[in-house]
Amino acid sequence: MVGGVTAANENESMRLVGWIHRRRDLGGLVFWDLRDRSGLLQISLGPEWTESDSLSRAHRLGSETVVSVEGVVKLRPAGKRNPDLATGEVELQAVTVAVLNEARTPEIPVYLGPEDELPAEELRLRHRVLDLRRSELQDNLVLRHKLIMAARRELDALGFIEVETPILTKPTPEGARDFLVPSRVHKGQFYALPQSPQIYKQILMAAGFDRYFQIARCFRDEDLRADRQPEFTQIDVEASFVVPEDVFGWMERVIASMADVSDSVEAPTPFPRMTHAEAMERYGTDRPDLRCGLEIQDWTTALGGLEFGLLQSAVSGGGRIRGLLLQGGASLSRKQIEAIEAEAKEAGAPGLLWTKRSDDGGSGPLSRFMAEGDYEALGMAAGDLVLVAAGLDAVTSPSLAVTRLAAASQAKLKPTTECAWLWVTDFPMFDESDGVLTASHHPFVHVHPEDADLLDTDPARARAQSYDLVYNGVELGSGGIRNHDSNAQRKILRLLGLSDADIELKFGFLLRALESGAPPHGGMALGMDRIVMLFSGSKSLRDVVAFPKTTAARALFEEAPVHVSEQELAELGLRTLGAGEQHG
RNA sequence: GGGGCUGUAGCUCAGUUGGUUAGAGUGCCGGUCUGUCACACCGGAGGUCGCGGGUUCGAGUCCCGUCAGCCCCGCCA
Repeated sequence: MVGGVTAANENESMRLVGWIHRRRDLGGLVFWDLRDRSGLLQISLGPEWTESDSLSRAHRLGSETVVSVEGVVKLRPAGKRNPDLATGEVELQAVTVAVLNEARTPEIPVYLGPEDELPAEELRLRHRVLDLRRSELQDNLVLRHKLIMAARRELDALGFIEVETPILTKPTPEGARDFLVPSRVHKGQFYALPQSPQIYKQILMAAGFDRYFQIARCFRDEDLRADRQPEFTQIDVEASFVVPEDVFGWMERVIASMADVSDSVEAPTPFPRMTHAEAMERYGTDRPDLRCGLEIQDWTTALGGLEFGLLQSAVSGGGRIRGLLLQGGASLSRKQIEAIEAEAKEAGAPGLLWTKRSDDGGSGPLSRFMAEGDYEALGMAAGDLVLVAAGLDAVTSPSLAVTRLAAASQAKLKPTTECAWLWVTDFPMFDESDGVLTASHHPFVHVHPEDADLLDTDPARARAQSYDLVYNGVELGSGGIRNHDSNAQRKILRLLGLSDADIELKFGFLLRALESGAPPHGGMALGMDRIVMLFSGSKSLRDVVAFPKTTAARALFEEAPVHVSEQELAELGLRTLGAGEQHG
């Protein structure tokens, strides 16, 4: 490997293979930077030490050509060393050069100069083979490998065994749209690609594999984002006879072992725990970014008495007055506060009220309603800023969550830590919309032990025995304790509006597995791609996946999807609709 | 499904109020060059201004449509 050659190898003869990364042709002398996965090494070619055939060949070879170079490692002349290169003390003086594969001129550069911009992402994806040669993407995929290996080692050490589950599975009636695969043998019938191995891993629990894991590929046919691909990888984990704390302990060890192979991430265990209700109250979101210490406060009592119709009507309408106190925030300009308000509005707030306190009173929209004692009631000192939202929690929580991060960013608050891990527990079982319940996580989560009765009386208020892992405000995984009792499972599916016939048709195989004597079990799944993205500091999932799809779910390098012939369709018992027929 | 941004040489970009032959850097090709490391210097080739339509005496530039990429909303149990 070229990157490992050092002064210790002086005068050693060696044969090195790699790509011509960069050339410097001085006429008499030629210098190459030879590249392989390990790094770069300068090859020097000159008439005094290089055979003439090889030297003349060297003049015409272009970058990205694959060569084999035989020569002798030499210390570079004093003053000719390159401190920016790991191998910059030495060079390989080439004796002979053989061309292993001459490359056409690359469409996009592999080498980027210090002031060069990356090519357009479309071109990077179209010419992925070249883009993947760049050290940035190589490093990301190497890190991905190390993280997966660390997780595998740790789970293996904990007694988990890896089991593969089918890629051709049964369509799921709820959740994301399935990718469907037509059956040739059974015309008119379809498999689906798994959205996750959820049901299979529960069946494995019933089968007695009491600690299971899988680096599992999952597929969801939904529109994409920078942090969402149609196929993605989960570290899927499940175990029998567990309580949530067991899962937390194991997953903390997995995360800690991954942090060990990372240069940038730390994961001191145990991670803090917080209930969903507490997260919503203090941070307005179920995935709070705890790098920021700001917390939402309830000022319904403190400000509800002000002669301010907006506040009073919010409270009488069943809402609350909540907000954020920024110590020293009075130094923010009106423009900065407006920028914060713009983000709050984007998140659904009708507006944001604010007041600054100074030595000689206050300023801002709230100040003319406030007396000296009101500032005290908010805990404000001179120089502080308060941002307030009033209304129903369903509106103010998301906007205050955004306000909190926007304010921290505008005020340039120092993060309390660089790596903020958090368990959020006890999510609601259901989301309610117009009286219709949908599973807030998935329909297999067990109800919180304290809320079992609520399933009969007020299911919308029932909490689940579920949890998310949150890192710096990003959800990295979620899981829960499952229903191992088929009647409990049936009850939840009924609450979701499924008929008994539907339940049998769609989930009968799961229920029969539960009835066979399934142990209590639970687990979780970690989003592997997001973990690599955050651990590598990448801005897009596309930079941590070898062959990603575009936002239109297209593969530009190999060009998929494609039309197929009528013959192939006929063999599957399919025909395509003509233009205009699609929605008929 | 909706909103926004972008699309000019292989690549990265500039292109004035709509005006005559569309430029730069880099890469590529040719030449000079024995210590370069973004080598330097000289010369050259290279353009369906994403595509289609419209307005205009005249469109890279204005208008409409469309395609592609990216970001966001919806969606993602």
